[in-house]
Amino acid sequence: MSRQRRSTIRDVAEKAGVSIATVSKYVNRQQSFSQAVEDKLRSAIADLGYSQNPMARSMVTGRTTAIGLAVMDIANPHYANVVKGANRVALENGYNLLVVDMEESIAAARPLLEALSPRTDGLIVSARIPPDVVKWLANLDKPVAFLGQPEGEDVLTVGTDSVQVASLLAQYLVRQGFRKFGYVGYSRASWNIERLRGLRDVLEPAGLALQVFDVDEPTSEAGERAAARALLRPDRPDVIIGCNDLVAIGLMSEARSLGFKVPEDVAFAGIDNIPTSRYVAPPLTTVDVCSQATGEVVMKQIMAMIENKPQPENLTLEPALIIRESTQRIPV
Amino acid sequence: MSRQRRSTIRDVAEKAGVSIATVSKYVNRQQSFSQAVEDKLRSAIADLGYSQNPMARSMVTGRTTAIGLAVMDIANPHYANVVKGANRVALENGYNLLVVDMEESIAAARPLLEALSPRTDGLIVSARIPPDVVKWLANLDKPVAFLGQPEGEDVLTVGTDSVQVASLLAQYLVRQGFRKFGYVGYSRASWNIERLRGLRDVLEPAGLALQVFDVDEPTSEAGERAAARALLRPDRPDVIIGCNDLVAIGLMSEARSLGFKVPEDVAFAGIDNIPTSRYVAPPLTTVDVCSQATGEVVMKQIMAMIENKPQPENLTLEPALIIRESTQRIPV
DNA sequence: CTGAAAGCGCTAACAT
DNA sequence: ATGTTAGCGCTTTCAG
Repeated sequence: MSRQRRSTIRDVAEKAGVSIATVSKYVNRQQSFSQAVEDKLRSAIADLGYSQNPMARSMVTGRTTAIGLAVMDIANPHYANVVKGANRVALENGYNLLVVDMEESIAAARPLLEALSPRTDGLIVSARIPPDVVKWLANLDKPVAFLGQPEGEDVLTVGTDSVQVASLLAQYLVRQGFRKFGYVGYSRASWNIERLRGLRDVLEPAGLALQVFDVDEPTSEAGERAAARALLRPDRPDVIIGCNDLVAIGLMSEARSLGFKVPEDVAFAGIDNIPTSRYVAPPLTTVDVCSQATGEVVMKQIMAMIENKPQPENLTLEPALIIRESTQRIPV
Repeated sequence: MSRQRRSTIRDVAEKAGVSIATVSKYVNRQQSFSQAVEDKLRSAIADLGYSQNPMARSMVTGRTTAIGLAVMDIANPHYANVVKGANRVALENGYNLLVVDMEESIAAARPLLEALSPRTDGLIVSARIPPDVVKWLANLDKPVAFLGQPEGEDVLTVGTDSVQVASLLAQYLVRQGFRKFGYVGYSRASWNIERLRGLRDVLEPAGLALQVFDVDEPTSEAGERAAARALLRPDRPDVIIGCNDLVAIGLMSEARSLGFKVPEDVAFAGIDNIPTSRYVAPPLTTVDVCSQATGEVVMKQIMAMIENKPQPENLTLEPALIIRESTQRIPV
């Protein structure tokens, strides 16, 4: 492996016999050139394999043409799809999307974002970070948007309304004839209270019971671990809602291992509509939270802010109920 | 939102009444200071909310303390887990991992990597990129490692041996008594021929048939679309291997929709051992390719190269057969 | 222990 | 159309 020094604008200028300013203008297509200069430049650049150093460029322009996206857990397909959406839009518009994974550790958020921020023109950040970091972000010298609503801060937010998402699901389940509800939440997430409220808004007026459980991480493994707690009890729920599909899938799987028939003995539903929710057994009823569209919309919003263009209106996306077999019980 | 200018080392120096060199040394903990200076510096930095601009720093040091990871498709849980592994190790060692998604588009690889490369001290790249880009990467002035073996280039590679992975699976399936094999490959991936060869190495000596099909993208949706082609034919295979779990899951799902009993009528197996392979119906037999460990190992390797430290030895990971119900047929 | 000054690779006035 | 020059924010000799 040849560890040759990367060639600079000065190398090109020298080889082509012009000034570095000319090279800069050529590389940035800022004007036209005499045929002679253009030819020399083209071949010098090709010979040297020169390409701009975006960092040096950024130092003077103050722009990076990169946008940062910090997610809680890239292994969660919901976030992976947000990334997909944001990435596509970014690339189409000449931006690079730089993704960092916060590993569900809110403690690590601050240093990660401090490192990411100066490398970007704008930031997209998962909502579940500490208030002081949110405040720091809000005072940053660049546009910031959040995926979900951070606690008690009035900041730019893109996504579905968590209350609405939960209500939508609860309404359907009530219609299906379920009477004893369980919710396995993730209390550390900012959206958890909202989802709970969405459920209660529907269940309390109807006089229906809601038992609440909690997992320590929003994963299928945690869902599996929580299943026994929710199921092996006299007042066992007849439907259990996972705070997201991952958790619901784990719950459902363990329920079957425990000998329960799904949905006959106990039904399950999730939230997110991750791709695999279709393929589990039985296919999981869930609410589509428009993961990819969220990424697209938040990216457009950030770009508009960077470029001082008129900004998109609708930052709240409409969730959609996805009915599958995991809740298809013949009503009693 | 206050769009105040980010404060610089000069602001801190002025406020603390010292030179910028002193601030720099303080921030980088390069020596000790008089109590007076230390106090002034601490409070000035706190007041101003100063933090270093890593780009400016990189300009002079030539180091970024960031490592780039370019994956084909972040929505593929295999890659998501590689990211997890790499990210954890990076963070533990004071590096930042910058992830970019190439969206399964090899055409976009070059510009993406050109933008990413100068922002990093080293690069980790999915193998499936064009030879000229591989060559360009190999001549870069920084360490590069590949996830898998790029076509015909002798470069640093981390991961499992695709031939071995496929052979391992085939051997087990032969032992299980399967006789007519199907493989649904993804011919655009560099590992496809190797996986095919691994299968043939086992099947041909045993005189067993292998029908080969192809998908145009390595996803569950593509697997679903391919299912009919592989199943609705007189010489239908009794076991079908998907080139990865995603494809296998799609195949299996569609097979069941088509009325086949799995594994009684036709069995399925995948490759990767993505988390959801456990939760589909029936649970999918697969080969663990150590996704997370791959990320960890490749990260350690890159760091060692950057820091000129002795490098890890084993860059080839040992795959493990994961036997689940999708192939558990009572042998004929 | 502290500071002055050079310069990383590049762009953006401002000349010519 | 092309060149000169002053920095962007920072680190790093080198002096003091």
